[in-house]
Amino acid sequence: MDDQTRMLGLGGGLGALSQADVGDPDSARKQQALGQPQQDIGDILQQIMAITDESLDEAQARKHALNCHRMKPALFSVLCEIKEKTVLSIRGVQEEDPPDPQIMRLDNMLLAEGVSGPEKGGGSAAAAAAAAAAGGSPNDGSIEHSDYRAKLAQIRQIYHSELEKYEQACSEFTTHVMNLLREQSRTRPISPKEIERMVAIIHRKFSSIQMQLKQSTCEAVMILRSRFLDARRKRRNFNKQATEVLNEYFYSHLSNPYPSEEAKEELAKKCGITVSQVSNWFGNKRIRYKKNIGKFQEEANLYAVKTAVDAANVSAQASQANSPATPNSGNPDNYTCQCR
DNA sequence: TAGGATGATTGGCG
DNA sequence: CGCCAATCATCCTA
Repeated sequence: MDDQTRMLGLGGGLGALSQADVGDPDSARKQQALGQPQQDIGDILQQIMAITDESLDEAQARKHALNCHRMKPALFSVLCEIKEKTVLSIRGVQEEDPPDPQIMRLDNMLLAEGVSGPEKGGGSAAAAAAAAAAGGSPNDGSIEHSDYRAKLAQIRQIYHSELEKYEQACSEFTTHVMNLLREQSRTRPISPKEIERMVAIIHRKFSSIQMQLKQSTCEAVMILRSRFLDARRKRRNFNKQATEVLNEYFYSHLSNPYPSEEAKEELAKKCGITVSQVSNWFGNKRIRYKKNIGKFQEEANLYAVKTAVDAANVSAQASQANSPATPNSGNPDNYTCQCR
């Protein structure tokens, strides 16, 4: 009860005000009623009810008068008593509920997709991973990647602006209600705890709206992602030069067609593809070669000649004066023996 | 347009 | 984690 009295600023002085100060047109009647508490309270209540029929100015004046009425503390304590009884029954019903698992899930999802949380240098991990795997030609991959990023950024922006709007509306509404309650606490008993509870109720309401926003944002990201992932499967054959480079390496290392990480990087650079694409290519090539060596015989011979000629050219350039190099001399992995 | 070629994905294994 | 094997999805050509 202490805080209520504090809130009211009732530090005395109510009794010091005369009816004349109040400027009440019914003062004469009330004057008669002084000393009769029951009638006084009835009077006050009547005046409270009458406030709704009055103009704003009149109502303000009446409110002030009521606040200063000498019977105010008595009425207030009665209200407090009534409230105490009713509030007790309410208490315990509204427990502090744990954080909503649904909203937590959505939060995690948005965070993982890079929609919420700190802006990562140009997009989500998902985008980066998808871009790395985005195959075909590197050009198309980058276009899809930037497309994805742009769309994700758009979603992100909308999400944040909407979230901001909600938060602003929530805080505005909360402040408004708090002010209203504080104002009302002058005439009826409202504890800070109750204000807190009211604020919590408002926040719960707003968080349910926020959940809807998060849900629809998640849906948007999922749709975008599925579209992007579908597009990822749209492959393009590597260009001729890239295939040639890969085949050259493959057939010149036929006894051990497993390029090291460095070799893969080198090949990727040469072909303008990613390292994982190089790995895919070698994986596919090894298995398909093994399955049907006969079918690849011609191709193998072709690249054998090619590498032999290249090697010959290199050695000829290196030492023109020396004896000419024999075919395949520069190639430690002579595939021809493998193919028979 | 059918069917082969080819790049990517997936699940299992060591 | 890298690789294999099977499979998918798309491209390409006759």
